[in-house]
Amino acid sequence: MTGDRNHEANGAKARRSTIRDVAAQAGVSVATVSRVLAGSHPVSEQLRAKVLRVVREVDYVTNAHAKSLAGAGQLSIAMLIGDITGASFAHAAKGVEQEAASRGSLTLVGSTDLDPAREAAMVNLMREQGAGAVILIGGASDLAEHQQRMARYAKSLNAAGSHLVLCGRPPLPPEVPAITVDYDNEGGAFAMTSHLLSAGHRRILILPGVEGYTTASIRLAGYTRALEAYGMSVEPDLVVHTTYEYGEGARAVRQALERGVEFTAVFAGSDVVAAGALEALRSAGLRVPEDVSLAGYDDIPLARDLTPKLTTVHVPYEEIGRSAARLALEREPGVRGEHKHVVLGTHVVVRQSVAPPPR
Amino acid sequence: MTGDRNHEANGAKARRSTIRDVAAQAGVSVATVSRVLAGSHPVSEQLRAKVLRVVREVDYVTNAHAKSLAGAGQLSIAMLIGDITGASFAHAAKGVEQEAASRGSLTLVGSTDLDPAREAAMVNLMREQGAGAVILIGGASDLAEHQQRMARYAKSLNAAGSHLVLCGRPPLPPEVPAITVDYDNEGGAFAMTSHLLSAGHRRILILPGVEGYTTASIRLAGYTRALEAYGMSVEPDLVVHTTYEYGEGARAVRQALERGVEFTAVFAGSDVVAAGALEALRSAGLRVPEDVSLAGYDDIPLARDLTPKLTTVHVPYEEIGRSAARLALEREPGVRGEHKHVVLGTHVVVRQSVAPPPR
DNA sequence: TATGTTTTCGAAAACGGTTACACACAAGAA
DNA sequence: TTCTTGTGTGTAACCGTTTTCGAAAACATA
Repeated sequence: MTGDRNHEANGAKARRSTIRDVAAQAGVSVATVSRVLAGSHPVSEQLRAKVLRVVREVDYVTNAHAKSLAGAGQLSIAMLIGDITGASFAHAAKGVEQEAASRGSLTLVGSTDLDPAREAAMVNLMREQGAGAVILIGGASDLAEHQQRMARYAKSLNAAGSHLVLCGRPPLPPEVPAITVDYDNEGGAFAMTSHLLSAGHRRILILPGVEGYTTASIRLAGYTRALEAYGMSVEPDLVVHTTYEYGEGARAVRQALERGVEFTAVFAGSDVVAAGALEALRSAGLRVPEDVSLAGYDDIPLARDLTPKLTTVHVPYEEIGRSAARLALEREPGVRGEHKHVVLGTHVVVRQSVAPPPR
Repeated sequence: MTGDRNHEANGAKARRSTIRDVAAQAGVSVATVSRVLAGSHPVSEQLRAKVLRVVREVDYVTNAHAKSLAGAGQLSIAMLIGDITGASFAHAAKGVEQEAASRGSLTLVGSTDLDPAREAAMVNLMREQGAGAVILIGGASDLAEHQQRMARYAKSLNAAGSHLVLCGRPPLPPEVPAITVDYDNEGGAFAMTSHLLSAGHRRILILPGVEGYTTASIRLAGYTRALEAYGMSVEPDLVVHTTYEYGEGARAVRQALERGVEFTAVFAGSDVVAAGALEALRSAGLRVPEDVSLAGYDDIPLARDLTPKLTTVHVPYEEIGRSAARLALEREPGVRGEHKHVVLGTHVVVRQSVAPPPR
């Protein structure tokens, strides 16, 4: 007895009290309790007060499962993220969570770790939960395969009275019933490339992303368009594909340097890739921006923390998340969703990492 | 008709198919379907195959709400985060999500925005969802008030057959039935202060956190202990309280500089506070680490990206999250939880931001 | 007082699963 | 043959809500 530091009631089975318990203790029917709680039908002030008192006494909370089974459930939203640890994804996630919370509903999350199999399994789990919509954030892949997979999800989700919304993923053919909200990726790449060109740079090393992925090719398109506006064309040596990881940025510029390709600016595919590139530039004895200029993409907090502060293109991730959630929640459940595509603007935010080229 | 780009079946009400539909179409009873799906009882191979075929044909998924109502629900876990956007929280969140996913269950999330009212509302929402456990991550506050609030949550959660687990929050009195998993905060502060002292620093500006909060006072305790081991005592001018935001780090050192307090090293309360401090130091014309050394806390990816790379104390956030989830999931639901406290180790990782003091 | 209206409330049927129980039918033991 | 035993299968009760429907009560009207 002396060594027992545990709680007095420790080990006792705890049963959650139900609406029937409340009804019994208040001397009314379950229907009445339900009505005062939902405010769906008028109840005399007398009973109302008694019910509320009992509810507070036994610390009753309604069982959400039973409620949605009975058809009055909050339509909830589920989101699937490649990696919460990525700042841009986290901001988008925050946006959807905020919007959902402001409407009183919780959010289900899962992460795929960029694995299509896990993604499919998670979508299934979410379907079981009866999510009103599932939002996929980030984590693209090969275009054709991606479109097939998404079409499958959309069809299956629609059949269950729910819908699919995609954030920052490749666009879908108009016949697949899904909502996509994306940012102006081509425009961002175009704007930044133009910024670099107007600063005087002519040889810009671009790290557009993963080869064969849509994000990369779209950025390349923007880069190309900007170059052509200056009467130039893209030089193959100046584009090297990378993933979005730190180490890849470093590897890419190291490799370019070793090959002897000349450039006065590097346009990284993300801010963290830019951080990696910065590291590689530094250890090669190059100063930024005096010797070579550096630009990023995303505008996550890191951009401000780098030395020099990173010039980058701003992507409104949080707003993307909010839009996605809003769109998802506004769709009437049980109605098949039509195709919809909304794109949010980007712009370059200039800080200290780009300067005119040397000489 | 020409302008209609919508899906053919658009607008049709979609009804999710039930176990009864499957049973009818396969010519068996609902019990049989349930049994093949759950594998709970033997079913002849013939029926089994037929059922599975129909399941695939109609793309049936079981209704999770109905399942948990019937008592066979996956016990799920819910987590409440102050701000997903913070890297350390995000890593912890990733840990819990991973652990949960590896056991086949989704995670519910909500964010409190550090608002106690929203926190309480969210805990209630989670209780309604029947979460097997609620994990609170980050977001401390005044100690006494915090303890009261947590005791209330723990009691209410226990009464409903669930439990409370806290990550990186102030410790609780042993009589409150909750699990807390934390890192060795005092030890981390002690180790880093010792590291700084052994490098030769004697006047170390410390930014321990928010005044009156436990995290701050514990770190101060570690700092003090290290100082005393060198026969020194803490000088009030050298401790300035801040929140964990970037701007606060900058403000704090700027203020110290203006007041003319002398120091050769600053020990920031988090890596992002360190980033802010770095900025302020730089704009005051001080070089890091030549003129003043800088140390952080957390060891998030940012630490590696700063210039110079930040020496900091490593906190195993992801592991904390995993432990929390494991502990939560292993507790038998419906049994009142006892009090438990697990603490994970920290260590200093030395990089480039500390050097011997000048002269 | 008798009658029509309006309120307020309770009984019971869903919702979509799981599972205890009963039962049919086969094979092996007596 | 008859009695067990075991294996598969179906019937129906139950989980905790919401909601329809109808009854009772209260009030207004004639």
